[in-house]
Amino acid sequence: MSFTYEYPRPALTVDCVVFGVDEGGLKILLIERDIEPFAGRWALPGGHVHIDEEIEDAARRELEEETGVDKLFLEQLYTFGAVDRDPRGRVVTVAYYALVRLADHRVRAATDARDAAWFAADALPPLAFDHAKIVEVARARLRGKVRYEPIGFELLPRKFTLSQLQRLYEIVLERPLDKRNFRKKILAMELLVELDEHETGVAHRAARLYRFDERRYRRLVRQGFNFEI
Amino acid sequence: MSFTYEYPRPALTVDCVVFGVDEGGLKILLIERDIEPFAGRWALPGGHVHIDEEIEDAARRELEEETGVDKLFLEQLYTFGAVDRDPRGRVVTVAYYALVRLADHRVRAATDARDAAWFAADALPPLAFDHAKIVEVARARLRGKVRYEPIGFELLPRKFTLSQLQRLYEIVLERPLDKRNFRKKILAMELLVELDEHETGVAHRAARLYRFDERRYRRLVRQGFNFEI
DNA sequence: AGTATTAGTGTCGTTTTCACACTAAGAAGC
DNA sequence: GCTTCTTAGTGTGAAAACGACACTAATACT
Repeated sequence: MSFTYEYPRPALTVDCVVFGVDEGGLKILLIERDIEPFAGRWALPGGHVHIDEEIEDAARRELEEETGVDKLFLEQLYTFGAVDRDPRGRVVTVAYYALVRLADHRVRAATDARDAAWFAADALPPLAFDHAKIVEVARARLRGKVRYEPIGFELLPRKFTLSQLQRLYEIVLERPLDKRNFRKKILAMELLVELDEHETGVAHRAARLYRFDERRYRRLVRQGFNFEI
Repeated sequence: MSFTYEYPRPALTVDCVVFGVDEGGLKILLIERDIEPFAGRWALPGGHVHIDEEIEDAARRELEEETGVDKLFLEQLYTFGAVDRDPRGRVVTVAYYALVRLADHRVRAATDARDAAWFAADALPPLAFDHAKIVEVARARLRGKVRYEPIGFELLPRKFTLSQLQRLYEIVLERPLDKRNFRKKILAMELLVELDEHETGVAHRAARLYRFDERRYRRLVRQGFNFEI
């Protein structure tokens, strides 16, 4: 079957920059390409948008297919369409970025035999196409966004300690934060619920666990509250 | 001539939300459609991306063709691709927003007989396709952006008074600002050059003119300076 | 019992923000 | 040329936010 148009049309794809955080810092999920061009290179998960499919749905589908990652924070990043970005012809890609709880998605082999792996964000291998550029834009967006919106929680386990949260912010913002000031500020926002639980299995005083209260967050958003860190 | 592909492809277009400001407030440039669908309705200027053309170049070309507006601040906004957004079939549009000095682009008839006109941003006529949605996203982005980056100058004449600048911010941010605090803050950024000129033709004390110093701005950007209003 | 490691907590000086009201200058009308 | 009208232009003080800073508490391990 084939499809014919009066004027030439670019192919439309999606690509996803999937962020995770662990003790080692910020991680990005990549898959190894098994076909030309760039066979054997690492690339962002992504693929073609079906003709009857919402663009964001295509991004979720590709993530699910290639990496088993589902139900995550996903937001449109930017559309990249440089004429020469794909040697096969004009391909325009709508890039998304996603945040996942790394613990829930540890090492996942891809379903279709392609290798998927997490890489440290500042030690990525050479990437296919213009994906290095896309990653740069995504990192800048994450930095900017985390500063003003509490999206960092998407990267942590559902129950977390304040120290984990602070480390997360330090990793994303790439600067150290003062412990006391950080705790004061984050607790003052009243977005966290103090749980009656503490972490376990640590060789030191166990820290209290908190969870993010999404309902309270949404209420505060409606009131125009400011979540700047 | 025709073009054939193995899989169906969406058409790719650009649409532009062009902002201007005058005494009456925030304005948006619209064109009247002369063909179906939505013939006779107002719509955002835009059109198809040529196969060998950068997406942003397409946006500039369409603006130039349809409205005679050129050399302006133009930034990608978001990509809209809802399956049913165009009754003719799948059309994905990369939306841009632009800022122009209204005085330089007063009432321009379009070159191809389509009517172009400025409308008050909060009294727009019914728009074609999902353009009302695109406008909403663009207004939110403008509000957010102007808060943290000095892009407002793109909307003013090259020489302007502090009162004009303040009115601009009040219009975009949709809230009143204190005169003294505003002046203190904006002058402290050292982005403005005080000129040895004053406005003329006003029935009251003439205000001093200023201009935006773009070189100084770029230098401060490199130093990570914060331009929050 | 001692050691090692991270959790958890308060104060104070500095800076930033915000509210607020009068005089200065020029044009227009008389 | 005096008055009136209108907008330009300017400083202070109180309150809030920010940022630097150091010790005790709890637990696991030896």
